Amino acid sequence: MKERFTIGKLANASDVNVETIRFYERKGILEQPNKEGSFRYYPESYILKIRFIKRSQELGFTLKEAKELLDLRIKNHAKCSDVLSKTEKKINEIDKKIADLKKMKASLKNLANCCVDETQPLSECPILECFTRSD
Amino acid sequence: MKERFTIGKLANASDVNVETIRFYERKGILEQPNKEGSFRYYPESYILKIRFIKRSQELGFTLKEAKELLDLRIKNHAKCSDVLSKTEKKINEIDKKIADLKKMKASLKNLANCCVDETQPLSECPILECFTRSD
DNA sequence: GTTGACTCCGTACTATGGTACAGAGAGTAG
DNA sequence: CTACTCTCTGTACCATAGTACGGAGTCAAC
Repeated sequence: MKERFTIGKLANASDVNVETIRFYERKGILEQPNKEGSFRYYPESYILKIRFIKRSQELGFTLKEAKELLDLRIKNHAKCSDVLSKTEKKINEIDKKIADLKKMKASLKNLANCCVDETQPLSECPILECFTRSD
Repeated sequence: MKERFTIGKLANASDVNVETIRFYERKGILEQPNKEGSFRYYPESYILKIRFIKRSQELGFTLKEAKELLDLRIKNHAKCSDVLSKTEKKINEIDKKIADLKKMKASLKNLANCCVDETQPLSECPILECFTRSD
């Protein structure tokens, strides 16, 4: 038991605040660690869990979805097919997000070129067409 | 003036509801169109605008950011350097999102393999390591 | 063994992104 | 010209994702 974090240390190391961690526990997003006396003590792995959750949110997943992604890791073989179908579903969502982000990026580059090449009218830059071809 | 939408038609065509459109106008995300009498009449282009906003949100941008992306299109040459720096900033954000989504995808595939190859213990699947190498 | 920092729980408040009325006015089809 | 549908403004309400805070208990260090 080398690395043991109180909630404050964990919050600090994960770059969230204490209330956020308690909030995640209340909502069942993070499981409460064993308590010694009345205090929570966390293993180091919680830092990764919390950072995973935060980044998942930035990528457009909700807390609930972040938890689902996180949960995929701890299931046992009894639920293999379940894990497989969930991972496939998430992979498809991710592929779609990547594809759309790439389109958005291409549009932005095009837009930047409009500025560089002043012969093109900026008003015709195609950002609105960004998602219109595969939705 | 061939295609002219009332708010209800627009909502229907854009697959959001009427209140959402009014909400966007109140918040300045969408500009109010010219009114004739007391009714709003929208050009067809608003359908694309709204779908752009919705998809941007799904990709992890806020309404405010969606508006910024949308606004990049309508600036004139007087603000070229501004447009360029904003597009570059957004492109960087997008690149980061894409990179992280790819990592997440790789982790999910790895996870799926753990299930296929039953000799590997599922508990060691690497989803937590998803974002840990470049953040 | 007291002081100060940290933790506990519970409740209230905030921001964002909407949704849902209510009551009145406008448009349109028969 | 009536009836029905849609729209108007404004206000209230909702879910998600936190944040803030009060009052009490705990730990650890001097």
